[in-house]
Amino acid sequence: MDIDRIDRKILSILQEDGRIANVDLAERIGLSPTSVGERLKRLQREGFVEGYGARLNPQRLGLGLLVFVEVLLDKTTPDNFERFARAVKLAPEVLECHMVAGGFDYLVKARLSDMTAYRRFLGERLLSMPGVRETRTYAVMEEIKRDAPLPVG
Amino acid sequence: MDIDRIDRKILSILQEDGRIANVDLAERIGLSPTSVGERLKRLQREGFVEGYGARLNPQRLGLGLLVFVEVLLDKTTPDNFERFARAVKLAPEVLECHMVAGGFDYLVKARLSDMTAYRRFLGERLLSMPGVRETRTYAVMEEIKRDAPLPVG
DNA sequence: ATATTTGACCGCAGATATTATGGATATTGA
DNA sequence: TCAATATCCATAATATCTGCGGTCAAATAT
Repeated sequence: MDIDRIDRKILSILQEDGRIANVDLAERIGLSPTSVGERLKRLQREGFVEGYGARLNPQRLGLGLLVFVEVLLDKTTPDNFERFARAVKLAPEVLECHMVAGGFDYLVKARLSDMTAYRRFLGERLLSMPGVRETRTYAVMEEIKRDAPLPVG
Repeated sequence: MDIDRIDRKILSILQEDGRIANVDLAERIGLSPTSVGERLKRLQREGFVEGYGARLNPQRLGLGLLVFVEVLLDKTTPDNFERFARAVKLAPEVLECHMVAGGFDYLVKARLSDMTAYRRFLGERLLSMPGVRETRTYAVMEEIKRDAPLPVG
């Protein structure tokens, strides 16, 4: 149920290189491929590993603009939150959305091709959603750190 | 050099399941494994795919608290930005950090085990960094959308 | 018109990797 | 002590990847 030093090392390596062959992983760990395979299967079964994904280059795909948008909702009707959440999940430009405690209600992270696309996104997606009262956008000028691995060590 | 419908489908599938066997990927695409393998190799060579990674469950790893921190720097000395960037890259709790245009300088995303760890992080990491003048923290109460795939379609 | 080049695709076979099985060893708790 | 459980390993069968040769069609040159 719990997780030892070896498990953490497995997770750490897999986070960096999710496609490493089990043989090579075992080599780096210092155990046999069979053992490492069994450990990994357990880690997956117990929910530590949710899946695997390719890391794509956003620039290369024409998604050069990263923005964060703070969103404030009307609190008059309580189901606004529900509806906002549902709409956000359907918007492909939105990579993340979190409900936060503090000066606003939601923080949205979105990737777009350029400012034109952003204007369209803001107008046609965000502001057109019912209950949205105010937004503040912060455009990213430089990505200092991007999608770092979770600290499992 | 450019990228057609089939390439996009490959990227889309790999984003969701980065460990899919080439045979199965080819099956879903409707081409032979060899062709798909060649395409994928090209996509990697040309920088569309940067790598692969396991998706871990933060809760399961005891990282239940997600926070966003807005950071303002002293603009008196220009190398503060350099130093801040360097320090942030070394902090394992920081998953993302972006320099933004707008009301503050940096937006930091960090995962921690709990509020105690957050207090330590804020005090010993962020505020102790030279040039940091002000921070505003927003604790995430609910993750509506987390690490959605890039819209390649 | 015809030859040639180019690019995308495919099948096959040797090399490589995964996985299921059985068994050895060590640790734990009754 | 003795059984039960964990972890690990070697082996073998099963599946997968990959390099190579070859086909085909479209574009280009002669």
